[in-house]
Amino acid sequence: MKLQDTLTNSEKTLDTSHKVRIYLCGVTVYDESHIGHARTIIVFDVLRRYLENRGIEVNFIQNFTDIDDKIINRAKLENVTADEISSKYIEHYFSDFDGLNVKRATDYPKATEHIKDILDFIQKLINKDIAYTSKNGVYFSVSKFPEYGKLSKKKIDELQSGARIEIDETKKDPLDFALWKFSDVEPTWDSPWGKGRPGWHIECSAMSIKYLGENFDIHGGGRDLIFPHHENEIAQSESFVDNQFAKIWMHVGMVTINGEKMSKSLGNVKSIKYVLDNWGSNIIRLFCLSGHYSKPIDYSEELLKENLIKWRQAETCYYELIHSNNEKQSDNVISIVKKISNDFDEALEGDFNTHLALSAFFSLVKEANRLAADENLGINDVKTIKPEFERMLEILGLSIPKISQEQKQEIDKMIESRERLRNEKHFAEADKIRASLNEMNIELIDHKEKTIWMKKENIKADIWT
RNA sequence: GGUACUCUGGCAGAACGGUUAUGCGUGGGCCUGCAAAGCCUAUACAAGGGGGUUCGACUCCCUCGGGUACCUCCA
Repeated sequence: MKLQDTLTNSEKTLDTSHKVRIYLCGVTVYDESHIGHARTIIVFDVLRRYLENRGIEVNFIQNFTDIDDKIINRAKLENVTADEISSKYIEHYFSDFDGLNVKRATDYPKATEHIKDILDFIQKLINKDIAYTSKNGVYFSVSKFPEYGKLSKKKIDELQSGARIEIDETKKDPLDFALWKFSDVEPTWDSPWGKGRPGWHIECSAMSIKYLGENFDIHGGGRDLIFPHHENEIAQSESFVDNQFAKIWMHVGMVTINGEKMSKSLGNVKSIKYVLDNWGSNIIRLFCLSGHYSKPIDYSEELLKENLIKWRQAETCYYELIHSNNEKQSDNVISIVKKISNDFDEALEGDFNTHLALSAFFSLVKEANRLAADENLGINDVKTIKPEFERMLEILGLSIPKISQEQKQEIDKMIESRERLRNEKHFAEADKIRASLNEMNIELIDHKEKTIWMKKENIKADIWT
């Protein structure tokens, strides 16, 4: 598989001959997660699902940054402890992302549970004379890492002249960043240099190397993390291990809202809770995968609506597949499905082009629906199409809502009565039954020889769009 | 101001130095008791502006312009 690497600005081949090790920078847990977080995490979720589907083992680590100024400030504001804030938002994180059908990572290490590793990490940097202690904390000396700026393509002297850097006289160089911050404000931990807490970037370096070892396969996150977060991680980590930190740097583009930046000051932040509530996980996932991961995507109701229409087609396809009962068989279904399946895989192999993979998925949907429309979808074709359809659903993380056996029987009974009434030309009565099924979100599809039903996913936004 | 990314038809979005992308939308049709769903079919002077390289550029180069992100809060 080829992936765009931010560091070398070129496509790199992912080595899948062994277990693939991925580290994804997760969230700082001080507030609700939003659609931007969702996109990044869904992209990595699908990457992981795809690799696993190919039989490749994946060690997928995603951290929680649970100690940070923002958490402390929030705690102060709400008059609770930092731990209460982070625990609360970790809980919300899981409810949001379970709702989005994101598979749980192999592990979710937390900064506060790895203080020892962080301290060891810092000590080694001090020993190597790459970090130093000053009045306010322990700092990484950027001048000791000549390659600083290589990820973000920034020049050190240009950064130094940047007007927005606040001059801190206690640092040797304005670019030096904190590994450890001295503080008396709880929570704090003891360290050989003084009581305090870790700086922002150090936890990812310490935890990724601890869980994945040196030179792991993919390090990812949102584009906005390239600088300073990932730049600093590289500086720390490569000073620490004297080896390449990560093989491929994979960055996911931002989500804009109607062309504007999503920000609290603009009041246009779309929380996962909100989008999930209105659109459901399938539509959100389709939306998040509708563009190439490295490019920005724009959130708009119009685009979500487009994905809703597509999702309805996929639902129809599913119910056509499970209700097929005729013996007909079309000649070239096997070769068509094989080609579509290939297209799907090739799209993902080639820089993880989820948009192209989606078009392959929808051409499979179309193929099945076309056969069904012509009354030609036989059970032998279903044997070919359904496993592939389900494989794609699994990789994309899409799911058809389940329906109980009792409900199925009830529906079948209602359809039977309606059939009887239709045969007797009591259409008004028959239509009443159809209407009451519609109210249960059951859609009837009248084929020539039989009537089948589908359970439409209940999507709030469907009504107001 | 600097750096990176980006600019394709009403919208979304690919590939490719020379061939219809595709999807949504829109028009028409099929199916139906009527619908719905689905299917079929038609539909686009498309390439941000201007130069250049080339037999030929959406694709390569230059330039101008727009957008987004980052420049120690950020997925």
